[in-house]
Order: sequence, then structure tokens, then C-alpha cells
Amino acid sequence: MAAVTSKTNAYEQLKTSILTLCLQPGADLDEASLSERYGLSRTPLREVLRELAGEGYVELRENRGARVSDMSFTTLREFFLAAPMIYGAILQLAAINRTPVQIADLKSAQRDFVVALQKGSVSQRTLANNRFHEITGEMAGNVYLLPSFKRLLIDHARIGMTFYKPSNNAMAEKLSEASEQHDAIIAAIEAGDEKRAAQLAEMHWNLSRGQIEMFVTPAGIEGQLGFAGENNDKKTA
Amino acid sequence: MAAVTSKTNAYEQLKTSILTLCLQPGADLDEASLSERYGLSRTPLREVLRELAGEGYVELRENRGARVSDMSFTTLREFFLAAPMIYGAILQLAAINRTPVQIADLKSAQRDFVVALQKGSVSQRTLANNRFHEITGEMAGNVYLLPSFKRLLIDHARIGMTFYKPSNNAMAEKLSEASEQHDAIIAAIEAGDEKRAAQLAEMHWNLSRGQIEMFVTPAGIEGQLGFAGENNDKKTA
DNA sequence: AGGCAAATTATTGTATGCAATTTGTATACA
DNA sequence: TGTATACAAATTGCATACAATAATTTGCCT
Repeated sequence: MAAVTSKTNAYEQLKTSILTLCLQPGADLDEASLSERYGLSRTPLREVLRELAGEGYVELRENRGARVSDMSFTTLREFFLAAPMIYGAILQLAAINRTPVQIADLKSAQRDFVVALQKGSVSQRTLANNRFHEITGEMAGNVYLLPSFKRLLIDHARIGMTFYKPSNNAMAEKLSEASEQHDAIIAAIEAGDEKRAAQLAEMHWNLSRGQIEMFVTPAGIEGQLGFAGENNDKKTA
Repeated sequence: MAAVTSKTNAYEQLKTSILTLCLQPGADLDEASLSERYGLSRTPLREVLRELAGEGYVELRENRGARVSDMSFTTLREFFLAAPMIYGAILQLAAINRTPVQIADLKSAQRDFVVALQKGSVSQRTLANNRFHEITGEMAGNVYLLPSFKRLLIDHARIGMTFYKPSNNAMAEKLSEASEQHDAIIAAIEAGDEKRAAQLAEMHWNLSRGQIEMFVTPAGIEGQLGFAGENNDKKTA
């Protein structure tokens, strides 16, 4: 998948559309309309869908078309169970096997992420973050860990698109914290400090989990509806 | 992939051919001859190849056809690095999430494996063993760990086909030891003993590694060429 | 009016033919 | 003898046409 053909174009566009929730989880994918949309016939488009299915972007159902891989509360739980393990292993190996060019790539990706953080859309930020982690996966250089890691990154991006909206200051703060962790990860990898890398991996996921919890249980509205407990002295506006 | 069509047939046959080394790592896969062989046109066969590529059975090269996923000394090293981790996690989760029907399936697969051990070919033994582990993967029920685990199982089968030939008594002994470990794994899963399950996972891979080392460094021919050290009192035959 | 069944429509699956790319080979030239 | 280039063969990629399957509508009967 190197040359710039309408096929690779469709492949990349579908990927980013799924990552940015432009195509929502569970959405039906019609072969006819998609092939027309991307300017190719159904045959190559079907092959693209098969490839995307292999990576976990879409699910194929026999005689019933493809749909974007679904996400549920169950998968969210599975996600946070598997993520620290896999990512911990990936970062450890990245710290061991990294090459100079890869480190340069990673730093470049981090610069892009910082820019996206400052003046990018939620999608751009998500994609930049995704690219950063993709590179760490490449650095690890283990074909057996990579499939699961890539699968994780798909849903990491989609979870990010859902929950990491900087609607309040606390969220924005978390995001800059994530950026600082990226810097720390780069430093640990560059230093070949595998223990530190593993530690940072876990911290990074704890941050993600914290952001989701913050989103699910919003702060700052206690008592507003008059349901506050007996000991609440605070006056309601 | 449920209905028995010539497409699913090609899919399954290619899978087992690759697992049993009937199609060797790195072997070229010609679309025309394969489509003729399995009695379907090139279009659906190409889709099958894409699906197999997604699971790690084959590698696709643009404009240059598919070939069976390669294995090298490097990948062997990556394998034994990733395997204990992934399989440890899989068995832990299997012990937690197992259902009665799954346990029954696992026991059934183990019975098949024992039969294959006694009077089956190397291929049959490998496939039965593979099926056993596949079921543990299903039991774990984590979509994020599964891709890597399945990728591992492919090469586990191929490594097994290469190294686990019971050419001597020691090898045969190792195999019955593997069977006993399977029984222990079933017991741990059924009891919901996740710690024990993780422990057994590591033991199982250590056994595999030992078998390979035994194959690579054959015993019983020291001194035969007269290169024995000074302190060797043993008479050569 | 409600439910079942047959026909219609829409969508997916497969086959074939042709275009584009790669690979192998032969020939000319340094 | 080694290298480069042009041509031929083989193989992959794509589009169109047709077949098979699923979804929907329509009409009929109860």
C-alpha cells in the first residue's frame, strides 16, 4: 500500500473516517455507494474492506455487508484490561530496540501533536496522538504484539474522540499532561530505560481512564437541583 | 464464514496447509493456479488471500502476489518473547470468564489431542493442539488480545511441525508432558484459578522452548569425531 | 385490520475479459 | 565479459456483467 492510487486513497480515508468517528461504530458500509464515492469499482473496494476487517476497523457479515467495528461498555472494559499490558510491553521493547531514525520520527510526531493540541481540531489531535503511538509500536519491532496493539489504537482513538473533549479546564489540563507524558516516553526510549518506559505506559492509560471517569461523572453541579444532603451549607444559585 | 462454499473451503484448506507446513513459509502463492485448484475464480480467491493476510497467514506485496508468512531466527526470538505474556494473559482471563460449554469444548479438544498423540500424524497432532489453544483464546473473551494470540498460534503450530518430531524417546516424553499440562490447564480454568493458569502458561512455553533447544543441539554424539576435551575418559565407539 | 405469502427490489457474491505492472530473456554495445 | 536496453511472457489489478441471497413491498386471505 504505497502508491497513490484511488484504492489506497479509499483505504486511508476509510481508516481516518473510522478513527475520527466520522463513520460511527456499527455504521453500515454499502459497497455500491462507497465505490462510487471513492471512484473505483466494487471489486477493489471489497478487497479494501477485507483488509480493514483484518486490522479490526470493520466487521464483515456474510451476504450482509460490512459495518464499522462496534464498541460497547463490555469492549470498553476489555480495552482497559488489555491496554496497559500490551502497551507496557510495547514501550519496553521500544526502549530496547529503538533506532536513531525512529527516535527522530517519534519526536516529529510529538511536535505535530503539540501543534494539534494548540490549534487543531479534535480529529487532528486524535490522529496526531494516534500517529505517535503507532511509531512506538513500530519501534518495538515485534510482529506478534503488533496486531493487538494496532487493534487497541483504533479504539483508543475512538474513545479519545468521544471523551476527551476539552469542554472544561480540567480536561484541557489532562491533555497537556498527556503531552508531557509523551515527552517523558521519548526520553525513556531514547535513554533505553525500559523500566521507566513500562512505568510510563501504565501512567498513560491511567490518565486516559481518569479522563473517561471525569466525562462520565461530571463535577460541579452538586446541589444544584436541591437534592443536596443535610450537611450542605452551600447556597444554591 | 459459516456456509460450506468453495470459498470457505479454499480458506480453510489454505489455513491448514500453512499451519502444517504443507505450504512452507515464504512460499509463493499464485492466484491463477490456486483459483483453479480450489475451483473458484480469481476474484473470491483474492478476497480469501486478503482475509488470510489480515490474520497473519500470508503477506501481500503490491503487484507481486502473495506469499506464506515468513519465519526466521529473528521472528523465533520475537515469538518466545511475546508468547508467555500473551498466553499468560489469555489463560488468566479464560479462568475468569469461562463458561460450562466452553469447558466441555476444551475437554473435547484435549481428548482429540490425546488420540492424535497416540495414533495420529504430526499434522493431526499439531492441528489438535492448535484447536485446544484456540479454544482457550475464545474463553478469554478479549477482542484486543485475540489478534496477537491468533498470530502466535499460527507460528506455534509451524514451529511445532518443525521441531517436535518424536524421533527419540526424550521428544515423545516431552509430548506426553505437554498433554499433562493441558489437563492441568483445564483444571485450573475450571476451578477459576487464574494464578495457577498464568503459571501453567509460562510452564507450557518453557516446555516448547526446551523442545526446540533439544532439537537444535542433539544429544548423544559427543566425542564421536574425536574432538572431545582432554578430560574425557569415555571411550569412543 | 392483521398476518402470511409471493413477487419485487436492493445488495452481496462470483465469473470473465481486459488493462497495467512486473519479470525474464535476448540482443546490442561498451 | 559485463552492463544496459528493448521486447516478450507471465502475473496482478480493475471494471463490467451476471448469479445468488437477503430485504421490502404488495396483494391476498382469514
